[in-house]
Amino acid sequence: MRRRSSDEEDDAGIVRGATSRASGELSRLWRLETQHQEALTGTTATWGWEAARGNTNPSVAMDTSSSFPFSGSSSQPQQPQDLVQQQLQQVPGRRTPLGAVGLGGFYFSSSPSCPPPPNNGSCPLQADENRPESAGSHHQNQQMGQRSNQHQQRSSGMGGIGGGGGSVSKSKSRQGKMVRLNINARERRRMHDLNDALDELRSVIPYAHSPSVRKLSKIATLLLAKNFILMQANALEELRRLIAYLQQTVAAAGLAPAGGYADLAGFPATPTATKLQQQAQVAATATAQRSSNASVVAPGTASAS
DNA sequence: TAGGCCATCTGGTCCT
DNA sequence: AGGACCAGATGGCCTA
Repeated sequence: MRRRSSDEEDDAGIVRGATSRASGELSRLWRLETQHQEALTGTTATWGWEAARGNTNPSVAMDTSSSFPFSGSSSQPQQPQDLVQQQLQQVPGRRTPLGAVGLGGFYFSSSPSCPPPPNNGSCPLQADENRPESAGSHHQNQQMGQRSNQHQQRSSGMGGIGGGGGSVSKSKSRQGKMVRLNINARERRRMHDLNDALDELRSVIPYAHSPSVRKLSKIATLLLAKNFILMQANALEELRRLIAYLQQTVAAAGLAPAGGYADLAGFPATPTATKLQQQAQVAATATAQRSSNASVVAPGTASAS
């Protein structure tokens, strides 16, 4: 697992600065995208962000309520977020474990030979990160020196750690302090992993990956990713609908290939697409029946409508 | 200077 | 008991 160095922290600050400079550009890009969608669909887009939180910032969300040009059916696929919410509601307390979503080894994937804690004493990285007193994780300690000293001083002032007078209580408090530092290190590593995952998410979100463009904030990344997924789902549904429509049209025209569309057999079907495909088959059968009847009654007069 | 975003610390809760 | 997760608090950095 990659760790941020203090230099990277500085870079992050630079990026933050650059991103703010380009925030207007990003907003403009998304506004243009929305206008494009509205022009195509003739509908007024609503921002997912606005709908959910009442936020008026258009730069963080893509419109997923608007549909693609080919949207003849009013039937909407079940929204993925509904499924996610259902799943979350089914799991009380702790969030879904990473293993349940195929990320079981996420936290301990830095070295395949390193078993997960508490048996990872032989792994330098893990051991060092869980030992704040260790000099192994240099940049992290440097970071601790820069930022966390203030917090530690503050926390000791708040009475979170420390206190006591005798030698026993002194060693006890020292032990408690070490425990606290270990917890802090773990939490820090957890947040770094979370940020790494967010960076990876940013890298696959279609926004301008340019040094002059503002780095997406965490909330913007999540909202954009969610809307991007919804948009992809809508696009897929439209594509399936279009394929079904084309099949129906071609079949009705009697232009279907002899073997049918075998190459599309493996195409994953949604209920809507399946229904349309069935309709297309029925229509093709009816057309073929009509054609045969017509050929009996008046050969050469049957025309595909 | 206010506001946004972030990193970190911290205590609590839940799970294994 | 230990670890993961979470939310609140706090302060730093940056921009408008």
